Amino acid sequence: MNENQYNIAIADDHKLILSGIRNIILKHNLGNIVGEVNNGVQMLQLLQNENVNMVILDVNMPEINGIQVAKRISEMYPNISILMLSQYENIALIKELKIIGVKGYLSKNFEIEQLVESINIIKKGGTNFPSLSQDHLSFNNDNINLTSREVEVISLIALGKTSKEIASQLFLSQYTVETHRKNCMRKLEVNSTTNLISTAKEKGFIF
Amino acid sequence: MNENQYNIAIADDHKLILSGIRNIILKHNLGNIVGEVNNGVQMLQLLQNENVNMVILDVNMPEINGIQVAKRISEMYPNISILMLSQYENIALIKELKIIGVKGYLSKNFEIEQLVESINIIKKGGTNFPSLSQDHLSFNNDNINLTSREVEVISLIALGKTSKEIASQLFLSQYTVETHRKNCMRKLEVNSTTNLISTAKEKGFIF
DNA sequence: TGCACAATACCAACTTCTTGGTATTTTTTA
DNA sequence: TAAAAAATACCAAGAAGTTGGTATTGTGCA
Repeated sequence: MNENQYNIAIADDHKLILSGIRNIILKHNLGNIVGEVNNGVQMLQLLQNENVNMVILDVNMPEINGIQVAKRISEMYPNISILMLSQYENIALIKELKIIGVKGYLSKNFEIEQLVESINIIKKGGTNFPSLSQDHLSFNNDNINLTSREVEVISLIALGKTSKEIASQLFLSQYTVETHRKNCMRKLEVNSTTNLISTAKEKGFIF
Repeated sequence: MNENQYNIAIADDHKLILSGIRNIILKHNLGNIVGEVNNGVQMLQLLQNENVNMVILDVNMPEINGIQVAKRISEMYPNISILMLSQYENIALIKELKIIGVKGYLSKNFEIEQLVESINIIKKGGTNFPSLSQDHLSFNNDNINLTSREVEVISLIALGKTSKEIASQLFLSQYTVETHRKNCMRKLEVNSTTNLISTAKEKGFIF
């Protein structure tokens, strides 16, 4: 495939970031910009009309969030490579993106060179998740392991639901939910709902 | 003052935005870039050594938040013009920034031309708060107004502190803290601490 | 100088969370 | 298959949050 025929579309709600990415792509001759949109819905519309090889997506966009958009794109256009950008370093998020089939993930305060490198690697058919390889030691080095049920419960707590509501939603006893909550708090070494949520987010267990 | 002697320093935790702003300033010949830093602390350090006419600051930075930095800069270097950038449109925030003496405020998905215009207006000694005039109807049109004490209390709640602890820290009665908390919850139309925090963050009252 | 708003403080009933237990069943894995 | 881990469930006491009140003092603005 010719370098000049590699078509890239970008979605980000910040115009400054859009233009920044555009400049980098053009300056380094990484491909053609066939579209710049401000949200995921616009990206899905754009893909109906344009022939696109790579989509660069911001995770934190209004309306539909970037994950949902990535999922839809991956299902509808399996040949399109997806590179995600995010405000945060988040292990749970990266895991989910990998399952969806996303090809790369960069935390938003990446170096310019890292974006260039990621695009090049993905163009060659590879994947690039630089934050995982170097940061997993400094980041989540404590050996904390939450079970999937526990993560499910915390996620609902973070939405403001009470134990009773969660129990009802998951068809569990309220006691069970409280046990999960208690175990999470012990594992994360916190003693309030507020700190449970903030720490779980910090450590990347929930979004 | 000569155009080429107007010195600008930029603080933003996203390198892409830093380079975007730099490109715009250079392309439109708006001034010299005398510093690019990633957070407020670095900006305060930079100002000790550099002669700066304008500071462009992101409100949402780690460590110290942008407002505190703006306050410090305004107090220590009253001749430096401050232009704030923010992720959100927030009337309460803009009010506070105006009191501090900030010269301009742009929501982060501004048009490139708007940044150029803002910088030019501020260079001429004016102020520029474009989001107030046009957007106050479409965006945060709920007329929510939290007092500074209320914001102070919510911020401590968000750190996981209990009402009792907050009362002790602020030398207040626990009852007073609970009144503030209650009033905040009424204003933001929520009914749990969790939702109080998430909504307050969403609306830009706390970070 | 008023008036509105902010800040302070108190009470009481009720709900939810927190903590420290125990215990059984199901699922995973060595 | 046996052991370990996960998921489920229950009890009770105490702490904290929630809700709906009332009321006084301070403060900035017209």
